[in-house]
Amino acid sequence: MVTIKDIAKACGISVTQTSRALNNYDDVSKSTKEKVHKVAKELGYVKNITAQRLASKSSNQLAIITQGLEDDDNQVGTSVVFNTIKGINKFALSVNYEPIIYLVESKMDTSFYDFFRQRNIAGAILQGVKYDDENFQQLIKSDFPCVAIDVNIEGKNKGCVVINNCYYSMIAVEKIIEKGKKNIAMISGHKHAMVTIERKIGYQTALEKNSLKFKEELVVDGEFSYDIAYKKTKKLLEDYSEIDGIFCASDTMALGALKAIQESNKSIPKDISLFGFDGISTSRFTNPPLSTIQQNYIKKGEEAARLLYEILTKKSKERTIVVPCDVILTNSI
Amino acid sequence: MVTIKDIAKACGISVTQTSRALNNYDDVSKSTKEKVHKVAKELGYVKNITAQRLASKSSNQLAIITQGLEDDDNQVGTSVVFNTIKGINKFALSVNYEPIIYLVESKMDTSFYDFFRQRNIAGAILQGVKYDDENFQQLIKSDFPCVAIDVNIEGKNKGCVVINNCYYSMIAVEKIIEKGKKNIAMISGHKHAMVTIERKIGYQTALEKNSLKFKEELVVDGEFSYDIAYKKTKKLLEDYSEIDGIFCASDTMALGALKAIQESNKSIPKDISLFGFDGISTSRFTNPPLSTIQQNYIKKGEEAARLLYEILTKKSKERTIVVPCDVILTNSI
DNA sequence: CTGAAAGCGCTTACAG
DNA sequence: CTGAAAGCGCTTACAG
Repeated sequence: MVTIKDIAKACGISVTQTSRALNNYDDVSKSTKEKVHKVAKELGYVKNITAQRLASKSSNQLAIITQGLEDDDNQVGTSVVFNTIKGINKFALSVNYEPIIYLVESKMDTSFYDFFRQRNIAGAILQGVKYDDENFQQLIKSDFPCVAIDVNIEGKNKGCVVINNCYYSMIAVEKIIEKGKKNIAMISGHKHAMVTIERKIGYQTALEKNSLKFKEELVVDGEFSYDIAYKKTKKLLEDYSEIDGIFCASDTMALGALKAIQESNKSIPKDISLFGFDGISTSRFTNPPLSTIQQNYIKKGEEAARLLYEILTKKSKERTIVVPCDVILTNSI
Repeated sequence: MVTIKDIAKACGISVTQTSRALNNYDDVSKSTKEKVHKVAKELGYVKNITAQRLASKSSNQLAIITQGLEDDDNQVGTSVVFNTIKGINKFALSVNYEPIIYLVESKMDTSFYDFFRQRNIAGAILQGVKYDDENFQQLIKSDFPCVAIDVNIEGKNKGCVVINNCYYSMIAVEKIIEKGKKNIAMISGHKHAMVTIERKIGYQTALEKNSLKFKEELVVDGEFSYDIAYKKTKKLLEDYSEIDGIFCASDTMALGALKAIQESNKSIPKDISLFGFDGISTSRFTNPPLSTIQQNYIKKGEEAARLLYEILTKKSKERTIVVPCDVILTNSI
């Protein structure tokens, strides 16, 4: 392995100057720099980043933690997490940060916090984490720089990127109401999820604004699962024949609802209007395509990375970024 | 930062023994080990993996290179690359290797080979790489341990994980023929892609086996793109009204073909049978759902990681692993 | 079972 | 603009 020492020897200069030249410091003469770069190339030098990291104690590494992958039974929602990652990746590379992606499927034996410190990771972006996870709690109680997606966190060096779930859910339900529907059910997600709570508030608000009665029994928990949403919708349609619209807290669940509706021999949108949330890629290819709230995942990823970068470089304090969504209307309502 | 030195001092022993105790070497007395672990915990010691890597010169890091992400215009195919990554991730973690995921969207300024050496990465798994990419060529000409997915590579420390494209394409086309169709077109992918060539051979073989004439004009290049496949199919249907079946070299393209067929007021499967390839998640939700060759991406990822691991640990020589697919038949044919 | 010492390949005050 | 030297936090022959 060719080291900086070999270059120094070949150039007849010190290791110190060699290091400075390779890193393009400006207190090195032009001639030295040129010589060093030339010799480095000739010798086939490849810098040892591990050594560099240890010596400089600096880190340009940024972790992406992705959890909750097992929730997506039909994997139709992978585009969601993947696009977020792509957005993070894009911004990180543009500022010369190295994104390290961790897909957490089962319990980790090391806590996030220790894991990051072991590797000298500068900051982390968290996606799909369960709010009450102790690992997550330890992290957000620390000073470790973190940006969370879709969950509000506060504290030193913390930031978040969210969407306005209440608002867009309200819009979605109002769009159904505009079609003349009066008995609108909701397939919601895990009870404890922040996102679920907010989307349910939007649903409720829309009903109230339009003088429609909110009925708790018309809201069922589909657990963000295709299969569960399918079963729950089927039951719902059997029990309450008056239902003429369904708002789902995710597209994945809307796909399950779609199947249930079709099997009940009801037609969309005549008998039942169906509205999803998220804008996963599959939603454009169903029959009919789904009306949905299209999230801009790449943008969310980019914003998360930008915010983390700003926190790390002290360009900005911790804050919350709200990314807008698009309302997609199809003949599913 | 608490270091090994602090622990040594607190325990009244040498740094050497402390290191050995922390790593559970067996030439350390039980009492020393216990003491060291206890003190480490008390002091809140977190090992510095960067230092460990530099000192030991060993690496348990395995790179996952994913290219070609920009090909998927509707992102319906993200489940493909993501599931492969999940499979790799799963196996790697099970043998205590750390998978480092690199999403390559644009040109990298460093070659793969140098990039890996800079970071002391043990081996790499390549997915979606273009065979004629010079970066890729440099890598496979080196001794660097690599496993490629969907492309055959040979050489020292090389391996690959593939599927039998010819065979399954032949099966697909024969299934269409069994339905009595006689004028079967093909939407193929990039001309130079290995996968395209093999799938086309399968198509051709099926025709010949069934005494149907192969017509070059019925094979068009959809470039693995939804939009292009849509346009090409539309044109194809206008130009050759006799077409009664279409085999697509990918599901993403089949989705485009589906749209074109529907817009031509032809019915599936009566007028035209449609068969895809890959088994992306969206294909189950179209109307009708797509007949397709379902790849097991998670399995491919796992096998790739296992093979790389075996090459790295000298448990196995370089070789090719063929992963089977499932034939999914729906009323699209 | 234990420890002193060299070393991994860099960076960075410090002094000139 | 340059260099000698200490140091980053570990590991590992080697000698006992």
